[in-house]
Amino acid sequence: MKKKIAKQTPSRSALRRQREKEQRYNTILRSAETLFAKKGYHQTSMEEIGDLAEVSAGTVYFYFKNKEDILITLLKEGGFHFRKMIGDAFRQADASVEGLKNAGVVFFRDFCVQHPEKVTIIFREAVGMTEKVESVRKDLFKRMTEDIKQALLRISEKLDTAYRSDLSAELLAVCIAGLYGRIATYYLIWDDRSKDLMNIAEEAVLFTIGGVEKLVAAKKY
Amino acid sequence: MKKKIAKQTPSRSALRRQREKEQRYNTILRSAETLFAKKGYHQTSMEEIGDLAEVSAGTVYFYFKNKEDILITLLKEGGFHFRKMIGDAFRQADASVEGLKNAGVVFFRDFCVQHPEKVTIIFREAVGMTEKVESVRKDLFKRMTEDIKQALLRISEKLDTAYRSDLSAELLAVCIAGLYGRIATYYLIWDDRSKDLMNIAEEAVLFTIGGVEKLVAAKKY
Amino acid sequence: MKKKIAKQTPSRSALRRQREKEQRYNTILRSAETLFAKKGYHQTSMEEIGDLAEVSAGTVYFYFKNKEDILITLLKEGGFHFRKMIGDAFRQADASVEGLKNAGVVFFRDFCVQHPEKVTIIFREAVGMTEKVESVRKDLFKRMTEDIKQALLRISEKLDTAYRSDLSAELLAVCIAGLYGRIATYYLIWDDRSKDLMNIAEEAVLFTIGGVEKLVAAKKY
Amino acid sequence: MKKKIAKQTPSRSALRRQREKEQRYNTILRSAETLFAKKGYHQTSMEEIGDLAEVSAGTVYFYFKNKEDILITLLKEGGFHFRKMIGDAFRQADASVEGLKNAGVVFFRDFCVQHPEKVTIIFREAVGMTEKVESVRKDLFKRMTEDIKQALLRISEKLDTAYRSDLSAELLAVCIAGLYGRIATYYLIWDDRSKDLMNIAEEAVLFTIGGVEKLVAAKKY
DNA sequence: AATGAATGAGCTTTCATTCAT
DNA sequence: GATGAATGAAAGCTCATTCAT
Repeated sequence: MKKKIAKQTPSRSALRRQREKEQRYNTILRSAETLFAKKGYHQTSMEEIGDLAEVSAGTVYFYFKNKEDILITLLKEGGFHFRKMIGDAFRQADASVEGLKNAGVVFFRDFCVQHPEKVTIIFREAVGMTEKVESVRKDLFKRMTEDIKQALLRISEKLDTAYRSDLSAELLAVCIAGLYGRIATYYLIWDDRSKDLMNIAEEAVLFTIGGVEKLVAAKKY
Repeated sequence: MKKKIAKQTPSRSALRRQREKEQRYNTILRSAETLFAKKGYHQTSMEEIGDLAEVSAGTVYFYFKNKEDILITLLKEGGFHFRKMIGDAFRQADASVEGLKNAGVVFFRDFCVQHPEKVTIIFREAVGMTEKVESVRKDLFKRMTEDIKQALLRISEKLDTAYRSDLSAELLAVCIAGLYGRIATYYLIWDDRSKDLMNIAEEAVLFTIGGVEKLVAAKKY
Repeated sequence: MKKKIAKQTPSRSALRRQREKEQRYNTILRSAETLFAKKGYHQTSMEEIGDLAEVSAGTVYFYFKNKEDILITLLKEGGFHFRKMIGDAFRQADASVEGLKNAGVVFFRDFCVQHPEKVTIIFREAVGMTEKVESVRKDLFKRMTEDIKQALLRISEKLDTAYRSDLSAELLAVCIAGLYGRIATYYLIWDDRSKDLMNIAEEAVLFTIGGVEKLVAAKKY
Repeated sequence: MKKKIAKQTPSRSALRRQREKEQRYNTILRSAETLFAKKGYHQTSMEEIGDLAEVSAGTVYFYFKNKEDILITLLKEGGFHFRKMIGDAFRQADASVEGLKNAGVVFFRDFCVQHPEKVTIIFREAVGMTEKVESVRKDLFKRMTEDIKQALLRISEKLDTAYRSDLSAELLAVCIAGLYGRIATYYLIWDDRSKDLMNIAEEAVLFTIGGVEKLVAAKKY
């Protein structure tokens, strides 16, 4: 609205304020993430989130519409981060079986181990919440599955193979997403076996490859 | 005031009362199950549970310690039911690869399709609740995984094969449990593709077998 | 729901409980009325209402849906009471000019003086609240006005006279309701001149009659 | 740093600034008036007022002490406007019965129809607010009533008549103010019958005159 | 003068749980 | 055994107001 005409560059202090605002937004988001992962969504109050971020509960409402909004933001952020990592891994491996391996390793080593709170939010705290959260989560998983499916299709194309049925590619994607998710829950959230994780990743990838091969129908000529 | 001392056999009416009590207990449990699956745990109040069971909220507390107790009961009950089904399937197949197939089919056809509310509770409503619920759930999944692991070990023993590493059997179990769970969520809770379920089950079993074979090291002599 | 068959009369204790429940409902309603009239609707918290009624704030919600519901109940109750009084006064006076006098006296002497809190609620606290309250209030005033209008029409019929225009009867009713309302506000809520009220009532009635006569067109043959 | 000592005449730009300041004050006041009339005082936030006036919420506080202050300003402003109009009408009619008619017409035609938001604020939004607002409103109505009373006294003096009792003049004023207020509420705020307003005004004036005559005791010699 | 981020008091409301009857 | 009235703690949220910039 009120803008001084002919002011091309925002002032120093305006820039600093903008920066501070973003920082605060992030501080609050990180506080919520930490608490949701540690104590659970319903066991965390807005005041606690404020406390940890060193602001008042009212301030939290300046940055987020409501509590649900925080969770959704966290879920989307985590999901975006996750998809980007996996996607990059695939792209680097140039649509080969190698890509499947890479993606698995990246998932465990670079996502789960580095961001256990994100894993907890995506796979535990955002489950069975409100309808809105559930739909965001569903959407996220649909996209993840689609990502994997597309990768599988690219691989099969490159290798000149076809899948057993129309279902296969999607189902494979669902299975892979499912088993990776469970491994994360089982070996990170429930027990901390992060030191074994590379072995686990290796065998998980083998399992995946074995499964995928089983659903390949035949070599196309 | 007459009091029958040393009453060996319960009277008719005592028996009837006992029976009615059990019925009521079940009615309440089923009401809660229905509502938890439909509206979610937190969105369901004790009064609603009572209403659906045609008793007062107070009465619910006669049968269950508290709301959490209902969820835990439901979780244990569903888990028990589930394990029994799968276990029986394995036993009937006499610890063979056939058993793996059977178990998969039973899981989808006889458990998921027949008891979608149980699936919803185990895989959605009981996730990320209280610590106590979480620990029961964790315990349930550990047992499930152990069941599968034992089945896998029995199969390999019978076939005179060995797994790739000490981890393998457990990891396989985790993977299988994970992918089956996700399929249930994806194809039943999120979208209703129950009519495709037998095809899905078939390919899921194939995937599983392919994965398992990949982690078999070698034939023992 | 649960009802013992063949139980004609409710038990003593059931009756007593029913009575107590009604009493409590009334106690809460009276507490709210008192506080709304004394401190104003927005300045009164649910907890204060509970306190005065010697129950917890939670209990207030057992009897009323929310705060607005209390105000609406009070408004309807007051309006009903009011209309009944005035209506009876008219009926007793047998649709004559005498009726107009009676109604005026009854309004001031039996309603305003006896129930000043109701006056305050109807003419002050329920003004300009939520849309819902406003619509109830509007409805109440429309009915009051209609009551007066009908009374005026009956009088004119009996006296074989007609009003100046189609508007007249309604307008007269609006005027009468308005001036009575203001007198109540002015001489009771703003200043306590209740000891002069009978003189005020007398002159107000005279004013009213003078005004009504002015809008009578002519004697019908 | 130069500083002009003893600055007699304000500079051009100071004048402009002064003018802009007054404009802004008015813009804010008008925004508040519009919103209070449309949505109600409590349903309007300071930020909304700022938004409509194209300033920030903080700026509103530069021009007004607080929210209540805005309402009081509006109430006083509306009241002043109103009294001035009616007063002028009386003065022009030279203290005659004609004056009563004029005032009525002016009230409906020039005040109510032209400034419906002011009517809404005076007769609805400022009712039953804080003590302070209530006292300003009371004060306003006392002045209005006094105005009317003085007009009535001047008329009676000029016509060489006297009122029935000491109360009469004041009571008449109260009645007139009351019935006019209610007509405005009934035919403008509740239903929009502004097209019938001149007929309504005519009959309302007749009613008034009829009422006033009834309280005239006798001709003085 | 103007901004808008920050505050924090205060409110309504919900609901699991208890307990006298 | 069953009821349902009563509780009270806890939470989310709103918003008038302040103040550094």
